[in-house]
Order: sequence, then structure tokens, then C-alpha cells
Amino acid sequence: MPKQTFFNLPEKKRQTLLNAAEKEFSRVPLYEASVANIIKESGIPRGSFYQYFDDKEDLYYYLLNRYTVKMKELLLQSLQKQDGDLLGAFGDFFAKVIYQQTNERNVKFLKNAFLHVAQKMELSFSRIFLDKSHPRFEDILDYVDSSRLNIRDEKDLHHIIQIITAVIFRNFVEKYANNLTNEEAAARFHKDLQLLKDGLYKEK
Amino acid sequence: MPKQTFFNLPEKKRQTLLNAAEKEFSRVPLYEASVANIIKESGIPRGSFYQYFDDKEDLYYYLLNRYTVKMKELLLQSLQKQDGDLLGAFGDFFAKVIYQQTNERNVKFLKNAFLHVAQKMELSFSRIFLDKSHPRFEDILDYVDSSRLNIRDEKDLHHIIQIITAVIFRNFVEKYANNLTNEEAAARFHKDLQLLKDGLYKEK
DNA sequence: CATTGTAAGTGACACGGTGTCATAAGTCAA
DNA sequence: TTGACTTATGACACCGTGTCACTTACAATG
Repeated sequence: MPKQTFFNLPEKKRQTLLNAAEKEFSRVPLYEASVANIIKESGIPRGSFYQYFDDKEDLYYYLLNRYTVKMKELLLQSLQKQDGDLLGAFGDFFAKVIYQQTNERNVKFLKNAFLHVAQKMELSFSRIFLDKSHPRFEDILDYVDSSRLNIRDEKDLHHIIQIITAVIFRNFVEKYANNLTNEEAAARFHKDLQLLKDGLYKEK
Repeated sequence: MPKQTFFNLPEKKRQTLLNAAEKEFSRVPLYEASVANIIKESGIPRGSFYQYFDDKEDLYYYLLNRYTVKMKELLLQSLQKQDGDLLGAFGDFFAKVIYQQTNERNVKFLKNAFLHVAQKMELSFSRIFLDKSHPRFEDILDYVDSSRLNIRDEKDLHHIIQIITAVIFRNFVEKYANNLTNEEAAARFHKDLQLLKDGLYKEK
């Protein structure tokens, strides 16, 4: 978190700084962004910057957090609008976020946030399952028994693979982030698979 | 991709370099890793390193790709073992990966790979929905109509939220990575929600 | 209003990492 | 032996980070 000193700053100076930061983080992802650019843009001396923030990341996650707070607000609205229907609310929420981002800078900021994270790593990971150019194996989809799946065409199958990839990925993250035992991690993932299989909603 | 020069190297030298690289990338995530350490460890001159690789990332993704190739092999085995049962295969696969990683260096390499990516960003994102300390709002779960959901207890609800978070996150990534139109992105996400709702499997 | 103590501001600088480039060394065929 | 090409090498220019000794601002106090 930014230091108290930062919050004591006159409104205008603080805004100038945040503005310059948002500009820089919209230009490039976190690890390519530089404090040098932010202070040049905002005219803040280098020493002052480090008076306010521990480092680049400190400022970045402060900004990101402001975005997520707004998102939470949107999700809540969606939930109320949809009378507590969870998936309906998420659908509404997703649309709201993407349609509402008309400010180019916001779009780029979010783009960098989502991409930096995922582009290289998760995409490389999901390529395991979908990329036909991956060496040594025929397309893995040939081995899937589609007859048991709730799908109409190949496109649906891709959706299913995407969903499972996202979920298994998150399970790996959780296991490693929280140092779960193998048993605990396997149990959690099994539960997720069960829910995916049967559906998140009760049968009508 | 590494240059041909790298593959022309004598086996031993190449192994020494890859070994040093894996050690460094196991020690810290990609953006904290340094070429300096890798060449010090392997005794390769700096100039040579840049003869073989464009940069740090070039080498990193080459290593990561070797991991994913192994994973693809494992997934294929699981699929065959489970007679094409998709979710069964993924369950088997997940267990195989986590139980099989007994080499401490491998574990750390994967840990850094999964975490670097996700820890900060996606966790910050999922906190929107789960973190009670997030400002300004009562716990969002209070607004969810649980009666429609296929759950027995609060733990199940958390699983459901985790699943949806993973899927919506991936949808944001796809939208921004591939510059999907809002309509296309919304349609894809809607399809995912439909699948989640009804379940990935046909009813028995 | 001078004094003094505390908080904030500042920029030069030491440090460390990156990628390049001029030069040296190796290889091989004529 | 020579020439043409490929590979090896490490010194170096460049750039960004975070710190620190010093300055300035400001508020409380006698």
C-alpha cells in the first residue's frame, strides 16, 4: 500500500501522479513499465516517488485495486438486477464490463493487466490441449469420447476444453500458491470436476 | 526459439546451460531471474548466451515448452486409460502431475510458472467476489440465490465461485488478447455459462 | 517571533542488469 | 596456406532502480 504521505498530498498533485501512472501502465505491462517514465510524465522527483510507494508494484496494485472495487460494485448491481441468479448475474456483469470500457486508456490498462498475466503462460498451457502443431502427438481431441458430452458440434467441444483448462489451471495455482497437500489438491479438483459434470444448477 | 547454434552445441555444454537455467528459473519467477546468474552458474560467456537466445524469455519459454510437451503426453495416457472420458482423464491427469513432481527443482519451476502468472493478478481479481475485507460492500455471497444451485453447503458455493471466476477471467483474457468484438466476446461467454449451468455431460 | 523538532522533498549516485559489437578463434574446403 | 564463413568472447555503453545525505516546509512551543 502507498504510504500515508501519499494520501496527505494535495489532491491535484496526487491526481497528476496517478494519471501518469495509469498512462504508463496502459502503455506497457507491469514489468516493462518504468518508474522513470512515471516521474518524468508527472514531474515528481525520483526521491519523492519512493517516499510515497515501496516500488512500482506498490503503485500498480493500488491502481488495480481501484479497478476491482469498481468491478465489485458492478457485480453487485448485476446480482440484484438478476434476483440472485448467479450465472445470470455473471453474464450481465461480463457484458457490462466490456461494453462500459469506452475510455481507451482504461481498455489498455485492463488489457495489460489480463494479458501480462495470462498471455504467455496460460496460453502456452492450454496449447497442450488444442494446438495441433504441438510435437509428437496427434490431435488429442481425437481421443475424447464426445458421445458422453453435452455438445452439438466441435465448437462446443472447444468451449468445454477451454472451461476445463481454466479450472485445472486455477487448481494448479491454488495447489502451489497455498502449498496444498497432494490429497487436498486432488480432492478439491475432483469436486470441481463433479460440479462441471453435473452442472452448477439443479436440474429443472 | 533458441538459434540453431544452440542446438549445434556439444551435448554436455548444452545440458550445463539448460541445467543452470532451470536452476535460476526455479529459484525465482521469470522477471526476477537474471541472465547474469545463468551464465555465472554455467560458465558460459555473456556474448555466447546472446548467440544462442534472443533473451531471457526465449530460453524460458523453451524450457516451459519442454514441460508442456511432457504434460501433453501424460494427458494422452490418461485419456486412453479412461476410455476417452474427458473429465475422468483430467482428474487422472491432475493427480499424475502433482504426485509425479517429486524432484524439488521441478516443483519449484512449476510453482514459479503458475504463480508468477496468477498469484497477484487473478487472486486480486477473485478477491472481488470472496474477500470480505474488500471495501464498501457486504459479502457479495449474501446476494446469491443459493436455492437454484447444485450445492449442499457453503464450501460447494465457494467451489462454484472459483469455477466461474476462472472461466470469466479466461474470457476477459481472450477478449483482450484476440481483440474480440464485444458481441463475439459476450456470445462466447454466454455459451460457457450455458455449459456450466447444464453441465458438461449429458444427463444420464 | 525565534526556536526547535518532525515530516516531506530532492536529486546525485552507487549498484546491477541488459544487449551489443569489435575482435579473436575455430573450421573447413579449395 | 589461404580465404570465407561460423562461432566465441568480454569489455562496454546504456538504462533503470532504490538509497541517502542534505534541504526545505511547517507547526508547535516558550
